[in-house]
Amino acid sequence: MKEYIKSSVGQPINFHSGGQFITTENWTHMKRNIDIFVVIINLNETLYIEQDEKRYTVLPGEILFLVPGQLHVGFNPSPIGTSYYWLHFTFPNNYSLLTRKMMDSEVTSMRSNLLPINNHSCSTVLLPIHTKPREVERIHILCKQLFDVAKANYYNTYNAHYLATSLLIEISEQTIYHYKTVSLDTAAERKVEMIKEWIRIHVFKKISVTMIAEEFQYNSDYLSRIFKQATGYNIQEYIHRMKISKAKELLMNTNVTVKGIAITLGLNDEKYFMRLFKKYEQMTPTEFRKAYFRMPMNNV
DNA sequence: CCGACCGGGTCATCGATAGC
DNA sequence: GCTATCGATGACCCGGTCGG
Repeated sequence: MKEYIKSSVGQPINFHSGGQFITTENWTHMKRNIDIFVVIINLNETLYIEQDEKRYTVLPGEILFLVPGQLHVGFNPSPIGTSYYWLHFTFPNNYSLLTRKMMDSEVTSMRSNLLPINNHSCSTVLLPIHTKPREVERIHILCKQLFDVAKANYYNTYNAHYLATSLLIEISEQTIYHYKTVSLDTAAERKVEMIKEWIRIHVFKKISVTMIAEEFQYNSDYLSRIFKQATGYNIQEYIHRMKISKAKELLMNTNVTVKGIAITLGLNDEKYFMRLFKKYEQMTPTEFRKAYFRMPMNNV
């Protein structure tokens, strides 16, 4: 049984159409076999859709992907007031369907990347065919933005393609995060994953271990220990590496001054930032910028 | 504006230890 | 096994100063 879709979004997906569907009478999904992907983000009432001989009961707040080339049919009527967001799209590259077991190994290989490796880039999205996202509000906001832009008649039509791509990435990230969290063995490991996520989100703020300990209701000393035990890295070092990794991105892609970057990263002393950068990169921020700035452009 | 060096207060980490 | 605390120690952090 295939439960996940895997593809690359190194290029944006092709957004065809989308909107909000609201029923005005009892409604059953039509029987059809179409050649593009459909995402259904359910808002109200329950949907009953069969795909590839599997019956999905989609509750409010849940998402269902319909895969091209498969027969879809409603197997039960939904009442008046049923409503959902829908999107039609195709991937620019090949996609594959994964079983749960294949998904396990995908996520495991991602987990082996404990640290934010320099310029590490991943363009893969992993999308569950049927899921209940953790933060459905974020997905709703992206949908609204997308539909707003789609009907705005921009000259540049890629805005909608990129926003739709962004939506898939959001769903993918929530999936991976959830997957990692539930598949971990001990409560401590789960906690550490949450802490790493927290650090990732707050990388542009001033972060201290004490702060994280308060956030997660732990003794700061104890927190350091479980983090070290789970990842092999000091939590402080992890925070620093996260920040340095962001700093390198900014040095390469922007003209923001070293001081400006330090402030952006929540380090209000650029001298300290410089020292930290040198410790991890064996060169000063300016040297790094001179060495790498414009390199991507010259390759075009 | 950038980078190097210094001084000292603060904080994170480690080993040992203890209660649950 | 999980969590917290204590004391020691070294790393971190921040301000100042100076030279290019």
